[in-house]
Amino acid sequence: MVKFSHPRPTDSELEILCVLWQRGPSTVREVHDALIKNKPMGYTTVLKLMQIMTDKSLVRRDENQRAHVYRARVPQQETQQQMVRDLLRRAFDDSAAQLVMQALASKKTSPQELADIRQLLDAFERGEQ
Amino acid sequence: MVKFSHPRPTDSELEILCVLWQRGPSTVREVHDALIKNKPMGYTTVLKLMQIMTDKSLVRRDENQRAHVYRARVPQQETQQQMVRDLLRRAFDDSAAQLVMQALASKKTSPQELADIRQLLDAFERGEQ
DNA sequence: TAATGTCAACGAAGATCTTCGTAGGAATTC
DNA sequence: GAATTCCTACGAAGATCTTCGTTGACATTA
Repeated sequence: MVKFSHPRPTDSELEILCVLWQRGPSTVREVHDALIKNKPMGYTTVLKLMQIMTDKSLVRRDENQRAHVYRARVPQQETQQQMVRDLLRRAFDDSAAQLVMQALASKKTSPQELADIRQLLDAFERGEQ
Repeated sequence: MVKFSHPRPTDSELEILCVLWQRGPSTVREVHDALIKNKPMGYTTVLKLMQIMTDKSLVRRDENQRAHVYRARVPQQETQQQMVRDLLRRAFDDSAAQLVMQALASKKTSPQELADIRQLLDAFERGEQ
């Protein structure tokens, strides 16, 4: 079964997508190797998840090699945007300012990062939307 | 069973918390009335969820009245911060700047809101750094 | 070529989340 | 006071998510 709209990825799916975004097209083995650096999980667990993600069209599978090669089918930015939009709607009543405030408060934000954000605002106000 | 650390609230739990934050202490009936304005759901569904949330210590229940009165046990800001922190870690490699960028890009942000965010940055750089 | 290792497929179990029906008790209404 | 309404408690079903064992095919190695 194939879905055409993407609900937000689950925690596990997102972890796998992150690996694919970072590494580029990868086999299950490679994704598994990357994931177990953070937390232990079985090979077939990752395999099964990636098979499910194929059904959901979150990834695309190239079956030309014996070890199938998977690649993310949704760009990282698009997924990030979707997740932020979702969080804005569900928890912040769509107030970006509120979200930014909590983002700044939620962790030590470096001066460098603050400067980056300022630049973003500048660019955004100039109309680069 | 009572948990002492709060994993992020589920979608349904968050909807209920939002009502409690907005209305203050409320009965199941009141929460249900508020929720069905957005989507249809049975009364006992809300009741059950709020009972579970009591077990999880997400809400506190006052049983003095026949219709028990529930109140949020976690402040809104704290929950928002937790959710942002969670999103930062899971999807943004802890980069607040990246998150802000996607927040701005993910929806039409009003000039007013941009100004608000600027003020936040000012306050943040002056004060709590 | 026999043994070993690697792979995808599949099924199923367990966890969590969501939903609601039913039961039984208390309050209100007729 | 009988009928109705409103409440909580409880159980259970269905959906989704996570996890892993087993199987059989294919490849590599001894």
